[in-house]
Amino acid sequence: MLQTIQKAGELLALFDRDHAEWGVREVAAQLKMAKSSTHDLMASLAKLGFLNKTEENRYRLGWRLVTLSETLLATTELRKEAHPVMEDLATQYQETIHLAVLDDTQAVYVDKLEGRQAVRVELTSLGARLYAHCSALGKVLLAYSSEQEVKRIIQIAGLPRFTENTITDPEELLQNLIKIRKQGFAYDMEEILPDLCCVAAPIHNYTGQVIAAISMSIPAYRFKRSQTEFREGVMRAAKTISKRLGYYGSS
Amino acid sequence: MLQTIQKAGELLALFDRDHAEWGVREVAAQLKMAKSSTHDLMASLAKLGFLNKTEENRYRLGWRLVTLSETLLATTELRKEAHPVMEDLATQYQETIHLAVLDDTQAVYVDKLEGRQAVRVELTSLGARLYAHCSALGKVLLAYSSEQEVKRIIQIAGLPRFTENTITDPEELLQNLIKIRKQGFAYDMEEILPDLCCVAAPIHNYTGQVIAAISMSIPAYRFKRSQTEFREGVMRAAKTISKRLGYYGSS
DNA sequence: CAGAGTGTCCGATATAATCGGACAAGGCCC
DNA sequence: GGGCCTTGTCCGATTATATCGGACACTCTG
Repeated sequence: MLQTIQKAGELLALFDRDHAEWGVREVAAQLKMAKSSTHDLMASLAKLGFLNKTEENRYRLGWRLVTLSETLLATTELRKEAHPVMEDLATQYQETIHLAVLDDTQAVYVDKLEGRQAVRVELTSLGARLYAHCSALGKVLLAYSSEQEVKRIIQIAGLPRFTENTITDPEELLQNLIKIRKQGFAYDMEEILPDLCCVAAPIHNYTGQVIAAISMSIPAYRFKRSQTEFREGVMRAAKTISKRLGYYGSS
Repeated sequence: MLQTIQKAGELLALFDRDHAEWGVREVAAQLKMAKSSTHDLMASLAKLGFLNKTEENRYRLGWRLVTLSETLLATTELRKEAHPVMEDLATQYQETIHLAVLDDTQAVYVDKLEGRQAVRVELTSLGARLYAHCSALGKVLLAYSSEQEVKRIIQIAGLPRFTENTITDPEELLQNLIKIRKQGFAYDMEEILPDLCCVAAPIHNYTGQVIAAISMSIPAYRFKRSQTEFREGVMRAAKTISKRLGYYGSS
């Protein structure tokens, strides 16, 4: 691991919705580096477009990140194949649809379509990350990972509690994942937010591997009314996308 | 400039729509580095999420770029203030609206709304970059930059020709920019693509500085029919956004 | 089964990131 | 307005670190 790159990674990690702007000194303090080294690092990142220097000599994230992000999304065929299917699903149910992949220990939203109902679920945006153990998407992605990978993720990320329904016992989670794999879908019954339910299903590529998951998010009162129908819609969509990606597995 | 960061920048620049996947050796050849050093660099970037290692040990861009990009967009108040105004404009004219900032030598799309007419303009996506000298957005952004900055940009990026209307003479461009600044808007009369016209206007922030530009893209036949109306719409929108950002300048 | 291709790992060397300090510029209070 | 505090930037010596060539394991191909 190159230390300079590591430092750059830590530096970029400082930027979030609540801390959009940083000065050299603040970063130096946070990263426990000399102010001069920090300046070298930040100036370099700014020159390359990863950071943006304001008039007051403070720093924000740079537009090159947007360009790179768009390149990634444009070249991910998963997204290209999934999007029209997601649109069909959104049209049919008028609920919020998400597409996610597993990245390190968490699920990352890769695409999203918002429902148009009056009461709708709207929490997250593209690129947002979710704990895997308490989201339907995350649990599906875990269910198709190796047991040692799941254990590694639990080890690193833990199983923090968000609601009274969150699964916090490793053994219970592992049992749950086996069931999900057998069924081919996962529920999130208010495990991350009260009043929010989701159902997710796995997307396979041409090698048969599960590379992503698709989900529908629905307010609890609406979800419990027609759970089976939502589930079948999501599973049908997941299978359609898998086929488009060259998967010819079961059914 | 830290060399390691510089190398990381060059490496990430290799990834585009036509080259979404790279192996260690290919990158080493391209960057004229030893394969082992290249491996160290790529492995580090991958560990931090900036690259994604495929099963076949090749590398793609990593999802963390999407997360960072979203953070940037979410924390840019320009975008927050501009979006609703862009929506109004899109509703009224049903044409494609762009929001862009100047990044280094080029204009970068920061937000976009697509028109819903049958024949519409659809070339670019969020984060895409445009030469400044041949787009309405770019010319507006240049017009409010210092002359030395404009000269620097011409020096580095050049004035490549795309259509017979493209301005390729530095002196002519500089004269054009003075006029644009005086008028408060810029046209792109098929200077980058035949049959595509645009009109753009500057967005000021609370310090009076021009920090962005907004544009409307219209097929040439439609544009020439009601040029003045399109122009006034865009200029009105630009002024509304500027006011929202705290600008109390002229009119 | 041999060969050429790949990515990965290792240890010595020389380069490059680091640090402390000095400087300049801006804001603020008395 | 002058002094004081803060900020970011620059510089040169030192030490830590990225670099390189080579060896290895692996996969695919002929």
